[in-house]
Amino acid sequence: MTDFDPPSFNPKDSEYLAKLQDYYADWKNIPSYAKLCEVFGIASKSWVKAVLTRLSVAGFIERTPDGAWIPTRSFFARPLADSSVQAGMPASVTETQGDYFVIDEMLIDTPSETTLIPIKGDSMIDAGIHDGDVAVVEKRNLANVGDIVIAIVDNEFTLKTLDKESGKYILRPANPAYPVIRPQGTLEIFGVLIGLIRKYRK
Amino acid sequence: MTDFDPPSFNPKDSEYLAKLQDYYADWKNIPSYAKLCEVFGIASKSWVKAVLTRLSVAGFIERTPDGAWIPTRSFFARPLADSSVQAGMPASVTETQGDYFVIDEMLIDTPSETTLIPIKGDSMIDAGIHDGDVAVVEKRNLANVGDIVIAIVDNEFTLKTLDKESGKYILRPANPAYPVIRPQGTLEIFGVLIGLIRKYRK
DNA sequence: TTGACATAAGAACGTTCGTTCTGTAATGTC
DNA sequence: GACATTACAGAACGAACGTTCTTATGTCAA
Repeated sequence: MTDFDPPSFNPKDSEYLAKLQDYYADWKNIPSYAKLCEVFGIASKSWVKAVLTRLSVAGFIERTPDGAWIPTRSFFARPLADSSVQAGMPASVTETQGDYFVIDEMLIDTPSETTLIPIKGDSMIDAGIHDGDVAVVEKRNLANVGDIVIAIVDNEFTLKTLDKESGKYILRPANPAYPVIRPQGTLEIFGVLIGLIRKYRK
Repeated sequence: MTDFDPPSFNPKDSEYLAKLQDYYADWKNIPSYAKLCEVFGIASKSWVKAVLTRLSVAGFIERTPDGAWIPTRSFFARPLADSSVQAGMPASVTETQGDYFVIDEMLIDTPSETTLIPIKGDSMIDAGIHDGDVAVVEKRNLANVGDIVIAIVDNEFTLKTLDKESGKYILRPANPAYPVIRPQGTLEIFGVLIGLIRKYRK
């Protein structure tokens, strides 16, 4: 037989995929077949290989020229629940609908121009930006009025809304307790806020 | 001799590190010693091992309990040498992660149990959660008072703070314009909010 | 109740891997 | 010019690895 059926991806395999994803989140590599027996709760290496082959056909992993298994982009995709799934939601069961997203790709367009900056203080709290949040900033020195920018004032980063007042640029906080910053001379813009990340403590 | 000098990180090693980083960027794994001979341009496996040992002492890589080499955080660190960096820059920015899945890794511990849910409405606006934000939710039905949870009320997802009132669980919005939800019967919890993502339109 | 199929278990085997040990050439040092 | 040090090369070896093949078990349909 020169041709054969490509093994298909079945529900059981998504269980194995889940275990592999969790393992990878911990250790950042795909271990040997022997170790994967443990991870999957399986006793035979040959079956592990069959599973991995199916996962690769499904596009979640692939092999290097040396034969090492590595994750693909879709390995890191997370389900984005469709907002219209409310009706008849079967509780904790799998949500079949909706798209998959890679969070980093969602937020970052140009990795080389993007940086993450932790936010200190509550000067932008009315914009929903809290102390401890992480700003996703695209580095460039051009911004529009209304953009939230990272500016450099007195050799310090500050996150404020860019505005214009009688022809001059000003930095407006989103908290009445803070003053508007009216820089004399030029205003140096480090970057523009393009995203926000918040992590709730466990 | 029971004790010995820990091998030190020398300039030559940063060359090896660079090559390893390049290889990793391509293949997302650290290959065998034999392959690393090629990568490093070295002919002996024993020397490769010596190099890797030094890199791990320097904190760029480490080993799993199984002995597999994996990169650490600082493996991905990227100097922010170019552009407009100035003295007095907060230390946090001098270390920007590379083009890997940084944010994903930050927010997600258990990929298989994590799902993304877009947020509608402003019922949690005082908690800095806005309409259009994306909630990172870990699916489980146990939560503590004070957690922000995704609950299922009337067949709809709702995001509220879990609280207790005279012995019964209630769902508290973070917006005075919305009522506290006092479910009759049991309260069904879909998951717990562990992170938040916001994307500002370009 | 038979057969087909999916889901594994398990043995066998040649290859590759990591480790250790020894050897060697170049370089610095006194 | 003797000698230690550094920076590798290379061989040896047992353990681990990936692959293939054969066998067993459970499920479902005919």
